[in-house]
Amino acid sequence: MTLPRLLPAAPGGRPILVWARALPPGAEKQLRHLAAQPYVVEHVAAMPDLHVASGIAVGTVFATEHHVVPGALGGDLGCGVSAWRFPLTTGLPGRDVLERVLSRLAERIPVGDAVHRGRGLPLPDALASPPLSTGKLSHAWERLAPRHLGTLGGGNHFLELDRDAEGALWLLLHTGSRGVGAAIADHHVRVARALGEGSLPGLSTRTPEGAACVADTRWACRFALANREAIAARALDVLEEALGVAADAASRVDVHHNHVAQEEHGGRLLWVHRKGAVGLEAGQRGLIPGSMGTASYVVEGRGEPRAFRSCSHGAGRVLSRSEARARIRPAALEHLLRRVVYARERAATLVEEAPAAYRDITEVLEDEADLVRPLTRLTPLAVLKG
DNA sequence: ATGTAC
Repeated sequence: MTLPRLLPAAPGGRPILVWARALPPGAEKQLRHLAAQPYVVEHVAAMPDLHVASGIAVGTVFATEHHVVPGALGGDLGCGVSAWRFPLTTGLPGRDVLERVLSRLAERIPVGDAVHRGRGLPLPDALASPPLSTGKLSHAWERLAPRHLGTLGGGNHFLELDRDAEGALWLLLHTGSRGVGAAIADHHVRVARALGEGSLPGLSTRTPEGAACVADTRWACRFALANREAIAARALDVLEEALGVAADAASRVDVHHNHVAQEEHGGRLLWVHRKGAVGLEAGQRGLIPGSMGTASYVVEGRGEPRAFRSCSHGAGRVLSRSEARARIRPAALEHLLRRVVYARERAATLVEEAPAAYRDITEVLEDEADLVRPLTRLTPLAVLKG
């Protein structure tokens, strides 16, 4: 099959380009719904990890001329993935070292529901009191940000140690803007519902409400990046102590996959919305993590204009969490992860994140061969899940 | 994914 697949425009709507061999019927319906919204320009682009989510599908990219659609960004604003590579030295750590390192990481980095106790940590000056648009959001920030900065969170968030084909060790981590980002997303979805029209309401960026949504969303993305940096700082400390060598600072890659950004496309300045999708300029490095226990990839963007210079954010779910719990046996997951260090006693709940619940990452990369070029394949050695 | 409202 040649990709992208074209779904022609419905009357009054925009066409849809799909870089996915499998188009789940529910996700197709969500794409068509979005493509019929009056603020959508050019076309809607669907990435190969497309799957149904609340409102619009994960893996959807679209652009507007002067609208922001808070419901089209995902709840975890600025959520993304970071990676660091360690220099090739005396070889990879063995299982005993990995186990020690993983338990040290779990001690130093709050994971899942855990946050910093009491008032939390002092925030860096740049994040101390951003000019958010309402008193309620500022209050949420002051209360939550110090307790959440440097915490991993739950769901599909993870911290992982990987190796590449040359035998170099990598740190890979996936997390977002935690409570503050959720509060910001929630607020602007409500504002859009109250002021906007239709079932996927957008706010004009030329109104105070639209401008506030854009500005607050930027702060959520800044917090998410700072969160990844804070977690990485602690993790790199632990790793340096265990390995006797520091990560290569120039090797860092960081991408976020729930955001809106003003970018130039086809000579026009557009607001590009990405929900579970990554924007990469041609030649820019990005990360596409597979599911737990499977490979992840460092990639390079190819700048495909028809995809608004975007790619997938991961492998993409094929089973919902409840379907995965019903269908995947913990023993099957334990077998697949037999060479990976992780919390085996949690296998019964970790089936929600099992490879069988996700698309095969190699197929995802084949589907987006004209969007990204794979540079480095990473295979997991140890995983800390939220 | 998330805190909070239900």
